Amino acid sequence: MAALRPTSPQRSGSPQRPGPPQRPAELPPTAWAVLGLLSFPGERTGYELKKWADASLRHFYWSPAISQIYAELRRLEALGYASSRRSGPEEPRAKRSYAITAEGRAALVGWAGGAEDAGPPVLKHPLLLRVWLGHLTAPEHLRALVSEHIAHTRGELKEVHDALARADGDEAWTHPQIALRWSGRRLEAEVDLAEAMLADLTEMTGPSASGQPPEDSPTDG
Amino acid sequence: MAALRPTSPQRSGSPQRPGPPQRPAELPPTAWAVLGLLSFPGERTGYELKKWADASLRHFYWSPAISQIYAELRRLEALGYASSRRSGPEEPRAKRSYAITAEGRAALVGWAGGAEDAGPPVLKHPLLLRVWLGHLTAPEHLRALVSEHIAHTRGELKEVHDALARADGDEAWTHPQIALRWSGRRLEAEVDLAEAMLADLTEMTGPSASGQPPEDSPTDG
DNA sequence: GTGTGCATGTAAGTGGTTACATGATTGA
DNA sequence: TCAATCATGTAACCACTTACATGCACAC
Repeated sequence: MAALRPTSPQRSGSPQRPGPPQRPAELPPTAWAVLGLLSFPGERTGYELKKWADASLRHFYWSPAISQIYAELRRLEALGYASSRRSGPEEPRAKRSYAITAEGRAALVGWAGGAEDAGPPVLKHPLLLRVWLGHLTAPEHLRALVSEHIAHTRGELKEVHDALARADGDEAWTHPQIALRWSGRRLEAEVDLAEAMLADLTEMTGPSASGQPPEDSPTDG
Repeated sequence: MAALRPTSPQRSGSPQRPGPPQRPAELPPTAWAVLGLLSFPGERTGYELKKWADASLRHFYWSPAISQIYAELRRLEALGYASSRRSGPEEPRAKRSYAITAEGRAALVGWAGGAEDAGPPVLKHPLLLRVWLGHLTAPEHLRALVSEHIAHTRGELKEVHDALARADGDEAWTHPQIALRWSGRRLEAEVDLAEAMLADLTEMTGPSASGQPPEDSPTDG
């Protein structure tokens, strides 16, 4: 439910040795995202990173497996892009906290400022696949699925609105806030889109069956 | 550029033996999507399937590698969900055409009518990740990336509009048409969303740098 | 004859998942 | 005392990709 900020303590990073000089490595997007999470001030554990990602990046980018986060953190540290610190005995719980290094920040800035646009958005919408294959489904069932989707999306929208209200006016976290606004508007659009599709469905396929593809003999396969 | 219909010949499927009785297998979504492609009348090759998917499913679901398509077709045939036919010598080019079987159709209908909603939509939007990480980028560069995205999306939108215009009034392919309409509206919303974000970016981060996260000492990592 | 499109595949790699295993701390 | 949360990882698996290899048909 936390939205913009991580809930971790605002400790300052550990001092670190420069690390071996490497040109900005080719990394999968997930690694950059994890490094991006670390680029905000403070150090944090893999577990915290996961929660934070689920509350923010999930709405427009990804929701990684926790095991994946740990794997990326290890890789980032091996590259010298992050440094880690074991909690001392003064802390109640044993854990490992990560912070970005100067090298990591430089590499990340290089990636973020890169000319290539990091690829087009990818959308995988199972509901639309079902609609596309609507001739296989009872029309009422299809409409019920769309309605469920609308209800679910409204729920997500409420979460984002709440997060936005909580974060309003926090000038320090401008960019996450802009991304969250986009997510809110996007979810509103998703609702509108589904409602328009529902209207199309009612209008074009009628209350009962219709819209079957032509000459699809039932014995043909 | 073909949109609703495949361009393949409308041949009727080959006769086939019932195949071993198996309960509807657990299949990855890609397999169902390929089987769904085959659920429209006519038989077609893997190559044709790939082109068709790129022209339709790509807008809301997926754009698979051609090698993946061939692999799924083999799996589907092994399951008895599809049957294939080698082209005879009368045809100019050697190829293998696939058709859905009765068993495959039954399994697909079971999947499509299933209670589970096949999972929530997944969105992976690299541009938003960049915006979220906007404190690492020069504001003008960020805005340029968003503008590029708008231009690119308008291009996609034109494709969909054209396809829609070509397909208008074709009552036989109602559901693919509804999905395509959704895609068109979605792309329009994507443009609106990006324009709103551009306004936010201009308003909240100013023409030059600002919106840095707090106390992020450059030596801290 | 040369390039483009049609057509089919194999091999290797990887990004990412689920399931599993472990244990400490916190709060009801 | 019992469940939930915090916290970290390993092992196995798999969906999917890229690169590669092959060859025919057709238009220029």
